[in-house]
Amino acid sequence: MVDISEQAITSVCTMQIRSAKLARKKEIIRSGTTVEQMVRSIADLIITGAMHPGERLDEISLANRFEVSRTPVREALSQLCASGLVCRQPNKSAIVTNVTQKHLASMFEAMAELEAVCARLSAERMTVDERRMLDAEHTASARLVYSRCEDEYEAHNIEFHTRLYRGAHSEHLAELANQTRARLAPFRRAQFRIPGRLARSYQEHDVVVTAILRADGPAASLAAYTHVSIVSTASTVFADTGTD
Amino acid sequence: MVDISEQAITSVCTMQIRSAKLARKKEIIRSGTTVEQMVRSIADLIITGAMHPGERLDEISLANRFEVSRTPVREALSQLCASGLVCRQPNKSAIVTNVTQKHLASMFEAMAELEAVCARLSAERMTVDERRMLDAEHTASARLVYSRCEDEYEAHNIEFHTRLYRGAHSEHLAELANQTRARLAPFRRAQFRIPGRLARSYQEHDVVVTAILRADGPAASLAAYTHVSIVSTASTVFADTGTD
DNA sequence: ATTGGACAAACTGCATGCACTAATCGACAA
DNA sequence: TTGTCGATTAGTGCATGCAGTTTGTCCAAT
Repeated sequence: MVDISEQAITSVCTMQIRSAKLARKKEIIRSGTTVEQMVRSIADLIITGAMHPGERLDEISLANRFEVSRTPVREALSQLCASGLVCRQPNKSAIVTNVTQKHLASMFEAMAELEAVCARLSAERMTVDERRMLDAEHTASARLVYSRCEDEYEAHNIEFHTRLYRGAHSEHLAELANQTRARLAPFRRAQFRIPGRLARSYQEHDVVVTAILRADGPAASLAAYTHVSIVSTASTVFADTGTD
Repeated sequence: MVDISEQAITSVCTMQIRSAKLARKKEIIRSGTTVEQMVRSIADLIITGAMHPGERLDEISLANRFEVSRTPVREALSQLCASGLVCRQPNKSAIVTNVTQKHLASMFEAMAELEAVCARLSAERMTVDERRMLDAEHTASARLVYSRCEDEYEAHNIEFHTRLYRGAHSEHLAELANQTRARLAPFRRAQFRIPGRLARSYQEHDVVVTAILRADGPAASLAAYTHVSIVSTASTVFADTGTD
């Protein structure tokens, strides 16, 4: 089963890259895109579970699969290594990083702490405009809950959290939060498919927003921490059944 | 003036790489070291101020300077980009990242928040052994203060903070802390040369340790936050005069 | 049967070359 | 004089080739 899906996904990715190459070869190459696409494709292979932790990512095979040379493959692997999805050792093949349940838990914990800090600082520091925008976005997303638009809500969700990070007015903190968030993405992907999760997510957001609008730092902090913790348990359930 | 120092440093780095290459060419190549050395060398160029923010890092010049081909240079730049020291855009030269005073402040703030979280969790979670080791190390470092051993104390200081990160028993949190710490290293380098800083650092550590041994999370958190904040102001003073 | 070593195949690390992009400079026109 | 439009040069992105290393396999010796 794994092999089949792997091949299927591989061919899909190859097609994407290939068509992109053909289409843009004489148009808007805007190069660098090749590597970027490869990063996404390989990341998807890992995220979707087509490649298992510990599996070798040898450069030649990947180069053949994606119909590019080894150079961009190497660069892509470098970036994936930096982002933590794969591991590299000198003179050895890159391998898909093992994410133990324990490590996953620690990532969610770090995420919760980061969001808590961001929420607190947001409550203290957001400008009037930022508060208004946060509130507006949040209110606007209510209808997505009732119409069960998981994908749209997901987009809104990202926007919401990004506003939280920016609102702390601490560039580096936002960077750490975004980075951790990206690294958790694979394990959080399907959380909104849990029945009722959408509505509860909205309610949790509501508590955070209310606290921030009141400039109540501690309350915002606690609400954000709780929110992420719930996402954590909701997601690890999926991680268990989905990837293992 | 810039050009002179740049050339001087360049030749030094080139020599390092060159001699390394010659020495290891037939011995213990342990490859991957080439790129790693380049990363350090270029990072040093940036950290020491030999290259100014916004300055171009063109691959060919670097390849010539270090007497290697462009391939490892590109990989080194990739890694430096991932670590945040340089920025890259498609089809443009990599440039030294601008670290504004504001961004620097945000990094220190993030560091303070991270350490605060780690200290709190350490107070709550450290095993008996970890507490004992932390205390022992801290107590042992007292004599370094009186004998004014800045370098040794610096080494101890790193060990102390690393124990704090590990003590939180959250792998990813420790990773974030270490990463941020590494990124701040250039700006914190000379803090212990401020008269009396050593003794005060020890006292601040003492407050943290005491709180952790008492399993008093909030106190540990506050103490760690305060400690980093003080380091921040002590260091930015140097950043102002040293790098600008 | 098991273990040790040697050989072979596969793969990584780096160098070099080519195609395409971007930027700078000069020329021409307004 | 200035603004705009080519052309040339410098530099990036990717492909390919070679050297060195690792790993897997096979044979021999214990």
